[in-house]
Amino acid sequence: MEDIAEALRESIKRRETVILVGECEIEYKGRASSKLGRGERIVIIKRDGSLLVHRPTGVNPVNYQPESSLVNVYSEEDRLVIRSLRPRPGEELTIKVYRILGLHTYRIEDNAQFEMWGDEEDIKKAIMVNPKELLGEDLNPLEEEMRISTAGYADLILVDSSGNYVVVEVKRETASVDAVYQLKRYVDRLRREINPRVRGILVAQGITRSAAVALEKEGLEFRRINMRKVYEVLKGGLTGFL
Amino acid sequence: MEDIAEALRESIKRRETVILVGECEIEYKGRASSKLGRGERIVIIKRDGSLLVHRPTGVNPVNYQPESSLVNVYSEEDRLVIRSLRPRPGEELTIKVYRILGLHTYRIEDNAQFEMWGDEEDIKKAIMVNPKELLGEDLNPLEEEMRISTAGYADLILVDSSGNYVVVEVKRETASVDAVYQLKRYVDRLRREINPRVRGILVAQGITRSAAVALEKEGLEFRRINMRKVYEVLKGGLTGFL
DNA sequence: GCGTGTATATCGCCG
DNA sequence: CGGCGATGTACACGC
Repeated sequence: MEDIAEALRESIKRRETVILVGECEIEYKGRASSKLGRGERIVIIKRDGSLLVHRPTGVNPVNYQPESSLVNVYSEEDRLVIRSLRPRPGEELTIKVYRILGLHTYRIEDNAQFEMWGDEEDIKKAIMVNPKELLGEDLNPLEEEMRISTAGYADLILVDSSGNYVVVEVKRETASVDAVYQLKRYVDRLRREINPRVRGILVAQGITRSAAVALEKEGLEFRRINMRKVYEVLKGGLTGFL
Repeated sequence: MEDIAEALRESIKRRETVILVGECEIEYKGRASSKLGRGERIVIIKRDGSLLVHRPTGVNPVNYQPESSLVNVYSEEDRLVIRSLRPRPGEELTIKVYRILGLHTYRIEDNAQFEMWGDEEDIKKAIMVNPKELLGEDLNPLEEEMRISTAGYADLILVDSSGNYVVVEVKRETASVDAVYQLKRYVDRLRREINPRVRGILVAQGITRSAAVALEKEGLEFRRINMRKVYEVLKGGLTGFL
């Protein structure tokens, strides 16, 4: 095993991507603790120190360490030991490898940019560009991510045609009861500290039953968002400015 | 490429774990949309249909599909196409592979049980077993996960020596302002609907500055939890951790 | 299946 | 670095 340990150390030093498949036992100690008995898994060590252990099923790793962890490899009584230390918070992952089924190292390059569309940020942008189209009402955009003293941060602040402040809380998919009370917190605080004329609108693609009940009781409003309109407004908004 | 596509289809049919390293281009359409240009990545396909695409750095996959997705492989103009379809919500991931650096398939077995200690559930259990030791006060455990009409679910309900209901909200690490208002919601509702004699205690390893301010203002209490004490109280059912 | 809440969540932003 | 909120969150559990 020592020759394999040495080869692994070399690969890691050269900042290669290491893929090891084998029978192992795993222990984790840190913010929590975990133990996993013997079984066959895939271990991936990346050049930034991130480490993943994958079982034969499931999209999530059973154990892991994030980037900037320091990995150490050595042999011990006919087994290979991989130990990863994360400095802060202090966390330690130990993998004891009893049998190696495969060991692959790669020098891979990937400089492409990852582009995503359709997140909450896009919904907020579209509302601020064209409130009438997205919320069906003429509103004047005022501010984004406004700090409401100790209550948190309101997504959007606008002003309606009667001069009321309108606090908008955006959720990408289904708004839950939590979102209602988050919005209520901002509305209450603004009414008390700035101006009693404040409305609250929850914007999402859907709303749960209990959230709808709570919203009604608290005198807040809901607007269903149409992702196609978000897309069209952002596309049109770009060409409109150019 | 067609021979490789055929080999891959065979591996997937045999429910093997597939690890492919190569230069590819990725597109995702579903709840949101994403695009990733050419670059070298690791693609893992598991027997339950879960699929991962990892870049050379970072602990999280750049693209993925969870279990129960259906994967399809075919060749097209000298390139390999891997397409994964997730039925609900309807999501589609397409990987166009232009150059294969490595292709490894494994039949791995892993039946070990994963045991973890130190999550929020453990803190709650310890409090209910020995409130005096964990919270420094004689309390009588009453209920867990109690539904508070439409407000949500209170973690723990106990009764103090004066007969007051005590609502306990537990956070594993640092309690934020959100946790304070969550607790307040339960306390307010219980006072209004059941009995005005209700206290609220927030339990965590720490609390943020603004959460402490909000807590004070709302007349709620904070108790710092000691994970070592949690362990001591539960130790009967735990061996080998810590 | 929907609703609710946790996670070694991780990640990104901002002060 | 702490604090706060989003995530294609995933995942488990309850109804």
